[in-house]
Parts: sequence; structure tokens; C-alpha cells
Amino acid sequence: MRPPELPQAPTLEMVGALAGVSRATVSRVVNGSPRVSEEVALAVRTAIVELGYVPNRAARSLASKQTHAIALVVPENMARLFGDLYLASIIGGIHGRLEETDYVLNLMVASARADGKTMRYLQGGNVDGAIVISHHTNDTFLSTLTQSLPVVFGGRPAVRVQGGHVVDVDNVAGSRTGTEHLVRRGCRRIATVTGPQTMPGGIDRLTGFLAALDEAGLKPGPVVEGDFTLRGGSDAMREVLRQDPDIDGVFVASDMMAAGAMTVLRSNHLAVPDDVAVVGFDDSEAALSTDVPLTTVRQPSETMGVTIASILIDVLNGVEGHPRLTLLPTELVVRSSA
Amino acid sequence: MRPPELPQAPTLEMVGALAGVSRATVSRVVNGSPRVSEEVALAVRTAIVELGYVPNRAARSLASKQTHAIALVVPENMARLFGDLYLASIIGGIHGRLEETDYVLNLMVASARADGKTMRYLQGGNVDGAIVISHHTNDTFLSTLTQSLPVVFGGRPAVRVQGGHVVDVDNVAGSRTGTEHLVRRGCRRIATVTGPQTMPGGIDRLTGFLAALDEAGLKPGPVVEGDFTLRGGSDAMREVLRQDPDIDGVFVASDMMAAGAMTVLRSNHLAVPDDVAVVGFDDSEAALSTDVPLTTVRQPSETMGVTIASILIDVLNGVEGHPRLTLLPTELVVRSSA
DNA sequence: TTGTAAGCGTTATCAA
DNA sequence: TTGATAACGCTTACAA
Repeated sequence: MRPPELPQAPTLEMVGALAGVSRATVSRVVNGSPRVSEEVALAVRTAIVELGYVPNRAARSLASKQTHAIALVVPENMARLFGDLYLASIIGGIHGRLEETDYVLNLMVASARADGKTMRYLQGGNVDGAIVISHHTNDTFLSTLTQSLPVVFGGRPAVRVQGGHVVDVDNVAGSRTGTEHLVRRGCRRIATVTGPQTMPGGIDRLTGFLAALDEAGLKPGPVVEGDFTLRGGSDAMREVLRQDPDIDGVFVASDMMAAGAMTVLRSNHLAVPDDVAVVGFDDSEAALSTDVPLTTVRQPSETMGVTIASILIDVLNGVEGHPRLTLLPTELVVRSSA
Repeated sequence: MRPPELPQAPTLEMVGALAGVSRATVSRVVNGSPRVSEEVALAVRTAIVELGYVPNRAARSLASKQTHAIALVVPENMARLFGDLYLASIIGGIHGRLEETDYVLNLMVASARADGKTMRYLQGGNVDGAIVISHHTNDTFLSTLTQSLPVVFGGRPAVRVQGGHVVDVDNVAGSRTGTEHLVRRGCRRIATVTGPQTMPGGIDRLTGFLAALDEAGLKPGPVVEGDFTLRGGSDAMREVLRQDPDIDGVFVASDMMAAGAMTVLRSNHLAVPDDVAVVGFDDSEAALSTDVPLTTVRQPSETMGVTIASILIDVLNGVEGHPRLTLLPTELVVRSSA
């Protein structure tokens, strides 16, 4: 249990000694207080550079009661999380925004197994706030988090939460737009491969699909549930074709699944888009990796991350006025598949 | 800048008051010191549960000069990182191992843009150690990190580093085994789709491929570089067939690329494995999403993460004796494609 | 086995 | 505008 020796880091005291002022003054300079004379500040800054002083985070937290740490709480199933390019962009956006501040991101996993530990950590004052990116319906314990901590949810939570902010993509409007595109291009037997109906995103996209067809006066074709993975997409597509081999359009609730679906279409000698038009959702890299470039509904995932982080930072700084729910708009990207 | 009020968290002092002992004794119990009588320890633990006590990280760090935080340094390109299921499993493994301890993972991004800030953070005593998962050749600044911090690299770094530990998959042996399997089943004109030759993994897998063929006394067929993506796999496969339409086997350096390659084989009316046998690498989900289940070389990615974390924890605890380089074995998984 | 007390490096409240 | 001087919650000799 003997930690390796680290070189002794310079302290406020040492900087003060070098600059000929007290530790308190150095602290003021470091924290940008206006109550310091220009000359003194200059001397202090020089000393800081000379010594390579870096504030000690622990001491600062202890005294100020702020940790400058934000927890990123992600679903238990890491493989799904990280395999999902959409979540990747969100995290990229969060990180990018946080990089402009001195907040640090703590990666936590919401495993049912360790939720006790996780919750105690979160509620034990070890972070200033939390970002929860949860696509689970069963992470109920997280919903109590808002009572003890500023929380921003990325994606509408599956369970009702009593507080906190939510940033989400307008999934209903997006899938409606995507489906309308199929209708507009002349499709009449339109199926859908949905996301998991345990996830709000999966539910909302089905809602939009059904709404669009209803408006167009069309009956929905096969509705098969997928799991947002490549494999899930091909499995679901096979089932769609089994239920109705004569569909002429399919709305797939994620690009990754659409990629899987398209390989199945091809092996069934169905041309895209001439026999079956395909619209995906996400506009992730998967949309460009298919043989026929995918027409899809772009969701601004990186923007979502930035928005999430910005709202949390504001809340932490006592800035009021953000709406409880922020819905980000989607955009139809027309390529070749529909 | 007014942080929201948080409920006052219980302290050692309060636990001690409830249990009728001093703060020092509580500290001993919390830290598992043997120098506490069983009855007292029990009383303390009861009080801890009752109060929901959680150690204050900042105070603990300040006093012990350990942060109990580990930095996870990942490549700039988040999308690649998170889109890569292989890396996802590694991170899952790291996290799983760390969950058994009270180390916390700080997510950092090795962006050339912010490397100054990142480095200062890492070297400023804000973390006890770092895990670098870098597949970049140009993250040279990271190689100096080992001088100020215990570091474990996941995947052999592209640049020479002066210290630290490296955990990697035995890519050479793995691709050799995969290629040998093709030879053994009777293939004589064997091509390969390689990974990027800027990445150690890509390089090593080509090395193993060539070694196996050399040993078998066979001349290598077309060698075409891919980029580990689905699209890259199909592009490369087309080029392979252009160079030699009569190959009877192909070793593809990743499952994702193999999936892409197989669609190309199929559209060229080449049956797998009868006309062309295919061996992939990774044993990721992609290996199961293909029409013909993929024979592939499994790499123990989650184990790799666990190993990385374990080594770092040991180093942090002053445990010596880990070799500089730990190579994890691979395993051939025979399915239908070869 | 337990308690006392001295730090750890900041911030923040007073005076000066 | 500055400087003492308490906290902040914990760890860790040193005593008892």
C-alpha cells in the first residue's frame, strides 16, 4: 500500500514566499479576484509560472465545498453504450463543452449491482452534478438522484423523475418526417423496424411512424422490434419480410439497424430503393458505410451533448431559467436509399 | 456563481459520536485497519449505515496525498473510440475491475488542442495514475507522461515510450493462427485485408499473416490495406479480387471488415467458404451478424481491460514484478466461414 | 486497542 | 488592498 513518490508540488505558500506576499493574496490572484493591485498580481503570476504552480484540487474542494467534478452516469451495458455511435457523439459534445471549463468528468456505471455504491458516491458530495444518459426503463433508483444533486438527463428518462432537466431529440417529429418521406416518394406498404420498446427513444420513434402513416391514410405494414444493433436490424428485417414480402418501404429506427436490414434486403434480391425504400435514423457513420448511401433522419447528437453540459454548468452556477425539457430538432438527410 | 445548497453530509466525527468512539477509530474501520476490536468495528459500521456515511474524497485526498482517481486517456476521435466495440469491452473491463476498488475513473481526451491542459491536469497530482488507450501514432506528448505518473498502456503504443506498462493482445500469434487455419483447410492462394499500417495492431496482424504463409511455404496473395470499418472492408475486398480473382482464402484483420468483405464476395458469386474461405479477427458481434457465421480470432478485450486496471492498481500499491509487456493470448473460433 | 492532535493546501472571514 | 487565522474532513504518528 505504499504509493510511489511524487515530486512535491508547489503550494500557495511557496508561491507567496517567492512573490513576497501572503498565501491569501496568491489565492486571490489565482481565483481572479479584483481586489488585488496590478503590480502584486503580476509578481504573483510570475512566481506561479516560475514554480509551475497548479492548484491542489483536493484542498480546493475541501475548502470551497465544490468538487468541480461532474458524474457521467451511463447504462450498465457498456458494450451497447460504446457501440452506439450516437451516444459517442453525445459524450463527445459533453466533453467538448466541459473542456472549456475546469470541470472534470467522472465515468460511472449505473449497474443494478452497484447502484448502492454509485448512489452513495453521487450523494456523498463527491461530484457537483450529474449527467445521466440512461436508456433503461429499470434504472428507477436514478430518479431519486434529482433530490440531492443537480441532474441533467440526456434523452427522456423512461421513468418519471421529480426534478432535473431533460435534453432530448424530438424523436416523434423526426420519425414522422422520415416516414413522410417514404409516403411522399410513393411507398404504400411501409414497414418499420423499431427500437426497443422499453426505451423512450424506441417508443417515440414508433409513435412518429404511426402518426405519419395515420395522417397519410395508410395502414402500417409489419412492425418488428429491434435492439439498435446491426444484428438486431437483420433479424428484424427477416421477420418483416416473412410477415409481408411485398413491402415497398421500411422505416428503421437506427442507422445501424438499417445497415443490417439492407444486407437482408440484398440477399433477398430486393433492390434499394427501387423495390424497397429504406429510411434510417441517426445519421451516424453507419449511414455512409452501406452499399446504397442511407437516407436518414439526422439527430444533432453532439449538439445534444453540448447542450446537456451547458445546462448543467448553468445550474451549477445558479443560473435559472432553463426549461425543464429541451427538445432538439432533427433534419431529414436524403441520400440514395429512399 | 452561487452553487446550489447541498444537504450536509455526515462526517467521521458524527459517525464517531453516534458509535461512541473517536473520529480516528472510525477512520480505522473505514479503511479496514486490523487494529480495531470486533465489537467496536461493528458498532461503527452500524452507525455508518444508519447515517449513510460516505467518506469525503477531497478530505481524504488532502490528508493521504492520494486522489484515488485514475485517468482514462482516450484518443481524440471519440466517434472512433466509442464506435469501436473492441475498445468498449476494454473500457468495460477496466471499469469492472475498478468498481471493486474505490478508485474513480476520470475521462480525459487526448486532443492535440488541449494537451497542455490535459498534461497539466495529469501531472498536477490530480490523479494517482493513468490508463492510455491510444491508437494514434501522433500522440507523442503522452509518452512523457510515464516520467511523472504510473501509466499503463492498452495496446502497444505506436511510439516508443520510456516507461510504464503495456498490455496488449498477441496480434502476431493470433493472426498467425488464423492464417494457419486457412492453410490447414487447404487454401493455397491466400489474400489478406490488413488493418491500417499506422496502427500497431494493423502492423502486427500483417506480420503474423506473412509469417504463417512463409512457414507453410506459400507465397502471399494480394495484400490490401483496410481501415477497420465495414466500408473499408468491402473496398479492400474488391481490390483483392481485382488483383487476383482466383484466391481461395482471405484473412481479414477485423470482423467488421470481414463482414464488408463477405458482402463483396457474395455479389461476385463466390461462395463462402467453398470458393473463398474467410477468417476474421476480434470475435466481435459483427462475426455473428454475417450470413455465414464468421470463423475468427477471438481477442479477450474485456480481460484486457481487467488486466490493465489490475496492473495499474498493483503499481499504485507498490506491488512490483509485473513485466513491462503483458501479451494476452488469442483463440481461434471456428464457425462456418472457414 | 483507542484517543489526541498535528497536519494536508485551500478558501473565506475578519481585521488591519 | 493585504495578511492573519479559522475552518474544511480526513489520515496518521504518537501517546495512553
